[in-house]
Amino acid sequence: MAILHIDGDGFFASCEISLNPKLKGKPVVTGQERGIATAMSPEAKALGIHRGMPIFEIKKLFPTAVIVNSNYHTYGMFATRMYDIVRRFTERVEEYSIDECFAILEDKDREHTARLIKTTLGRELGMTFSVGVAPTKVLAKVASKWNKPDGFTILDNSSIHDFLKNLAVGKVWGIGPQTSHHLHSLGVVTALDFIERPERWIRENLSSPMLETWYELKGTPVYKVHESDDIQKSIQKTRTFPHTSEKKIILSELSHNVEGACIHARRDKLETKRIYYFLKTQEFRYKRCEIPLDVPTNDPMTILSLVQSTFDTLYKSGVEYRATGVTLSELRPTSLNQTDLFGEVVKNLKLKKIFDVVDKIDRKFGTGTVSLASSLTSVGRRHLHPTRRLNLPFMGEVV
DNA sequence: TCTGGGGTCCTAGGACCC
DNA sequence: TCTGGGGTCCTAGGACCC
Repeated sequence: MAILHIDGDGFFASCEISLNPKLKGKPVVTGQERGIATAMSPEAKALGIHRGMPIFEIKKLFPTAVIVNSNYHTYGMFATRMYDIVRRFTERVEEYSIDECFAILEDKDREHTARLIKTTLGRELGMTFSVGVAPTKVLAKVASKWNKPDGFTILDNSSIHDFLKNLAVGKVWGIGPQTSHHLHSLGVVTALDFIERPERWIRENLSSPMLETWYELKGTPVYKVHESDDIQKSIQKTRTFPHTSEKKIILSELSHNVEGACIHARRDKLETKRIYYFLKTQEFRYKRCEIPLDVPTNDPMTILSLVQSTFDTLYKSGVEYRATGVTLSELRPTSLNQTDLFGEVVKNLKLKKIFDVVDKIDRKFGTGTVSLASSLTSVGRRHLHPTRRLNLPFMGEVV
C-alpha cells in the first residue's frame, strides 16, 4: 500500500481564478480582509509576494496585484469537489484540510493512478495540485511539497535516503521552529541526520511525537489515514475586536462566540461536556477559564450563564482586551434518550426544540438572522443587526 | 498597520489519595 | 512537626499544523 498526499497550489487564489477566468495570468492575492496575504497565484509569487506579507505593503510595492477578500465558503465547496474526485479512484480518503487530502493507493498501478487523479483534478477544478506518493504520511507530505507547484514526487525505500539528504530537518511535517532549533544545537541539520540517529537517542533527547516522526521518515507507517468521519474533538470560536476594557462589550463578544460555537455544535449534532473560554489582553496575554459540565449541552444560554458567573475571575477593569474565544471540548453526539437527575436534561430538551427552530430560520434566511440579545453590543457591528425584537421562553430577548 | 481563526496532541506540575 | 514513596487525575500551557 502507498499513501498519496494532494495539496492544492495557492489554493485560495486558484479558486478565485477558477471562478473568474479574467484573473488568469494576473498576480492574484487573497486575504484582503485579514490584512495579510493568505494565498498567491504563481504570477504574484514571481513578483516576490509571499504568505503573510502585509496587504498595505503589497499595494505599495506591487500596484498591479489583484487583491481580493477570502471566501471560505467557496473554498470549502472546491475542497468537497476535490475529495469527491479523489474518491472516484479510491474510497480510502482522509479530508485533511481545506486544500489537502491523504488517500491510500494499492501498490500496483500506484503511479498511474496518482497521475490520473492529478490530471483529473486539474481538468475538473481548473487549477494545479502537487502530489506526493510514499510509504508513510510524513514522507508523502514532504514529497508533495518537494516540487510545488504542479509537482509529482514518488518516494520508495530506495529513494528515501537521497531525498532526505537534501531536506532541512525543519521542513519536516511536525518539526517546528522550537524542535528544529533544538535539533540544530544537537548537530542535526538535515532530515537524513535525523533518521540516522539511533532510536535511543531520539527517546532521550526529544518528546514522544518526534519518535513517531522518526519512524515515519524511515518509511515505517505510524500515522493512519483517517477514512471515517471521526468525531471532532473540539469546536472553537474566537474573534478579535477593537481593543477595549468595557466589560459589557467583552461579554457581548463572548456571547457572540458562544452562540457561533453552539450553532456549529447543533449543526453537527454534538454536545459539549467541558467548556473553556479566554480573554486576550492587548499585550497578547491569555486569561483562561475551564468549566466541566455535569450535563452535556449545546445550548448557548446554559453556557453563557456559566461564563457570566465566572467572568469576574478573569476580567480586570482597566485592562485592555483585544479578543475573546470559546472552546467546546469533550464533544459527544447529541443523545435524546439520556435519563438524568436534576431535571437539567428536561430543561435542555425544551431549549433544544427552540434552537431547532432557530437553526431552521438561520438555514432559510442566513446565519445570524436570529441571535441572542446579549450578543448585540459588539463594537462596530451594532448597525448590522436588525431591530425587531421578540421574547422566546428560555432564551431571553431575541432580535 | 505588528501578530486571524480553527484545530490536535503532549507534558509538567499541582491536588489529592493511600 | 517532619518525613517517605507511589499512584491517579486534572489543568495550564506549549508546540505544531492549516
